[in-house]
Amino acid sequence: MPGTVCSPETVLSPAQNHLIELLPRRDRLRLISLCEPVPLVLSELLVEAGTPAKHVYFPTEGFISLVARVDGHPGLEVGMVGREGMVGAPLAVGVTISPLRALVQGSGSALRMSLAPFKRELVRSPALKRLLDRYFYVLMAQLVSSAGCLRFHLIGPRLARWLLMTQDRAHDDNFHVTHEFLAYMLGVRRVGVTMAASALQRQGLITYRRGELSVLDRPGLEAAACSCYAADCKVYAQQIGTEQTAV
Amino acid sequence: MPGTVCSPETVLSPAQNHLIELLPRRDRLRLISLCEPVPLVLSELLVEAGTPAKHVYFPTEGFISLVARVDGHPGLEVGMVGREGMVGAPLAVGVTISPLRALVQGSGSALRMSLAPFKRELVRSPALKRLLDRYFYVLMAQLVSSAGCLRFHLIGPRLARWLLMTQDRAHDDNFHVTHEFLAYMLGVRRVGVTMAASALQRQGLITYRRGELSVLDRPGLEAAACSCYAADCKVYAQQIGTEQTAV
DNA sequence: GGCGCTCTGTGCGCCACGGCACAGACCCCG
DNA sequence: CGGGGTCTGTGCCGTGGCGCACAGAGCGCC
Repeated sequence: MPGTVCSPETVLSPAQNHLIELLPRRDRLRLISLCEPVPLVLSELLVEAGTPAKHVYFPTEGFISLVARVDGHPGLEVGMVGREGMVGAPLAVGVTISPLRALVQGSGSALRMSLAPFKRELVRSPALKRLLDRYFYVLMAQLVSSAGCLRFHLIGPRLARWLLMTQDRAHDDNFHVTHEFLAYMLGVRRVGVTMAASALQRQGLITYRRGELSVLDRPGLEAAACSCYAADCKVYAQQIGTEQTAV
Repeated sequence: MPGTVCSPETVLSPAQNHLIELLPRRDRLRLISLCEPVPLVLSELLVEAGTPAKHVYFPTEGFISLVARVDGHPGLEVGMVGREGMVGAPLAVGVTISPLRALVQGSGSALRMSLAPFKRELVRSPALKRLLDRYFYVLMAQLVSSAGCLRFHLIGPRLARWLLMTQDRAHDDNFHVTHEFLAYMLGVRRVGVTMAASALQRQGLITYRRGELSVLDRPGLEAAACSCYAADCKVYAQQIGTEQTAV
């Protein structure tokens, strides 16, 4: 069941970050004490591609897109981060710049930490280091599957995958997205999204109206999504997931 | 000049690995003493996707493709490693499995190292750790640019890019590749490659005949290649390159 | 020399998607 | 209540690439 595997809300108390939750109590409390809570506001740019970052973020609500820039094209989403992950994963391996921009797509909140204490904590807490190394691997796997997805999969299944990933991270069946915006994320024409979305709507899987989209039939959406969704979930469960969620 | 930026032969003695060369003398000698030289034979599978690896490889001659598997599709190259890099980069951050298969495409030789001593050496030599962290970032950037390339770029420019990357790593203007094989790497039809290749040949940039391909006009090829080639070179130069090669 | 294999070139129909343009629907706001 | 902005649906044409099938061309091998 990809749905349960990927939905962190089943195992989390509200407003927590999954990675932090998995730390041993002592390490967890110390880490939290070094963080400051910050709001994530829509369209905020947390990290610009190619420039050094000054913070890492552990989202507790909302979600962030990792967007690649190619030539003249406006952008292309290749990864997504919610409370199941972190922004600034390259920092976990000592690289302070990222090839991707991190853009807030669903407003919420995060625990933010400065670079210096974060690096100290990485040394001090082997559990943290191990966890983030595994998360880094998850992100890399996501990049790889995105590459294949972009090459081979049709708009419809890709859209379904995007909706599922977003739902997992938004913890809500309803969210605000326009076709225009989805086209930007998927790297396709707006018209292509309109076609795919109306097909999903005709099948009764979703419904939308002027930017307000609702997921009606999650299992149906999972069936409509490309294999990348299940693949990503599996990798996450293998590397990070707890007993309840692991396959 | 992307050509000079990317061509390790300009700064290397023969049969050396660029990463190892960049280490301080003491660390370098110790590392080499822990390696064993092995041949890289064509089509050899160094790492299978999703399974734990037992070695890292520092190629000294030849090159390796990093190939993603998607659904039923036979494969899709998303990265390339020659003497400028290493196979097993995820190990440098403590993750023993890779989402990609590593496949020898140009026979040659490598320095191979077992996992345990490699991990010890990572701790012992901060210079090694810093270098490999940076290389890991380079690989990640290559994945990202591959994703965009797969989505937006036409076969012709992508083929030109592939030839340039291969030439950089093969240190030879001639190499053995069939259209069938190129189609596999680029994730397209064989016929698509035939079209693109014959166009490059008509322009006098390359020539080929029954699997033997020669680069005739490297600057011309660079002009024909998509922007990803120059972008990858730039990242490598920024992160790893020496004074001679840095931009 | 003749057979078979591999490699390359060509033709044809099809389709998903790109570019562009525009019409209708909805909503806020004055 | 009417106007302007936003969002969605539709139409049309062009095209890059796919699937398939087949024809030649080079090469090795018996």
